[in-house]
Amino acid sequence: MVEDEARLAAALQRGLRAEGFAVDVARTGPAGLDAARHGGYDAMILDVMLPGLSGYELVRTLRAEQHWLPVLMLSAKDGEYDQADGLDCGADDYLTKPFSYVVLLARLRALLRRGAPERPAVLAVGDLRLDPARRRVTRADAEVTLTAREFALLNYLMRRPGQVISKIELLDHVWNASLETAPNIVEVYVGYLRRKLGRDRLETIRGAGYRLAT
Amino acid sequence: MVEDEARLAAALQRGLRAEGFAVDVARTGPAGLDAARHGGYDAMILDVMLPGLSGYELVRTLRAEQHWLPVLMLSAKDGEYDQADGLDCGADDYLTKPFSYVVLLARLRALLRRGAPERPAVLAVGDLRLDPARRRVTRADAEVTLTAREFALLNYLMRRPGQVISKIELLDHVWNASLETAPNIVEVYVGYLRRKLGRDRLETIRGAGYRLAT
DNA sequence: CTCGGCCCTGAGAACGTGCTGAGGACGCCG
DNA sequence: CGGCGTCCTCAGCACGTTCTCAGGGCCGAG
Repeated sequence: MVEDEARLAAALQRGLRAEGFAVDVARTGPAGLDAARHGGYDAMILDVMLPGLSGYELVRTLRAEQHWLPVLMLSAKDGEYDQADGLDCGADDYLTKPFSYVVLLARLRALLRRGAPERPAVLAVGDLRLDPARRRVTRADAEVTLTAREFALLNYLMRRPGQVISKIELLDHVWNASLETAPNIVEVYVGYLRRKLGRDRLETIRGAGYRLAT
Repeated sequence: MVEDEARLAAALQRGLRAEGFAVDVARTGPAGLDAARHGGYDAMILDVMLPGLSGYELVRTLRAEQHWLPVLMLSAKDGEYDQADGLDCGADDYLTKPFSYVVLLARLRALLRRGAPERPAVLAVGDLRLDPARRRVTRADAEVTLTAREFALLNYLMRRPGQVISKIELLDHVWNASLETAPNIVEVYVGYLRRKLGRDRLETIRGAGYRLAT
């Protein structure tokens, strides 16, 4: 765990140890980066606001060096950075402070389960390629420019090609939105993606969600 | 589900129904308690802040009456009550708002599993396969596209292969309908399924209901 | 065989979901 | 300050889905 607030770090460490995890804490960005490189960990919990090196830069560096450690990012919700930015630089999941400990635990477990050893540097589905580290998307070798939100949405979909993903799940992971948020925003962004990637890449499963055609 | 915020309740109900759950909503504490006592439910999602009777009191009452329905509690995080309180009164699990929908789903499934024998991820009967997570149905390895309602109906039937299931039961669980609803709608949808899956997969037991041929 | 009740089905109305263009709010940069 | 790009809201429309209804077939009882 990379976290500079001592009290939060200590509380989390205690809680996670009680669940049977082995937890080390680093207090600065550079120390965290080093630990991630050489520590042999299964996952990393990473604050965004860090002395020396921000969480964003840390993940980006890690990914550029071909380290695919699962990363769960924590950020204060004061909007200096956008939520989508976190996923853009290669974090696997994202929580905004203040968060529920139970939720953190559940998401951490999900990350470990997913545990993708040797994730390809570039996600590829059909002639679509997405490079999380470089934040680039190409379609049949032609570059497609996406906004942050569009990129985050496509990123999420490309990690589960062929699966049906509900609007609620997308709202939850791509927008970090509460359940009450109108699902229309998802429809709008699926529309944007379709315009940029081709009409039939994203399938609508009426009453259920969307699916990325394989 | 016992929840007085209408928008949240509606969103959750929609989401859970899409997953194949039959969901009823009560808006007040007393109404919820009554439903828990007599509704024959498999689990309850319970808000803490409720008009008439708090979630804490509701669970305590229920447990005192020897009802052991699994309860998943939701609470706002403004700290008036402590998280531990919820578990103390007899709730089985606990989430603080705002929570992730996916986590709620996972925890709800975990609660239901705890009570019942482990369910396979993919249901299979004859050459019919149904994957609830991917929301996909195949018949002899050919994909069959179903509407939301058709899927819910088949899902329910496939969990009880070989059993005779009455139209009333189907109305209740698949349609969430009141007793006065005309049973004809079930006949119509059984007709749709027969057209898509093959004429003899669904047996009519005259005067009793339907049965999925094994 | 006849009758009554149960079930099936096609037509079409009612409803809801998803798609889209217009445009407002906001932040960034010149 | 004004232009630009992104994010998001809203309302209208299109079309698939859901449901209602009525007519007819089938089955079992007498």
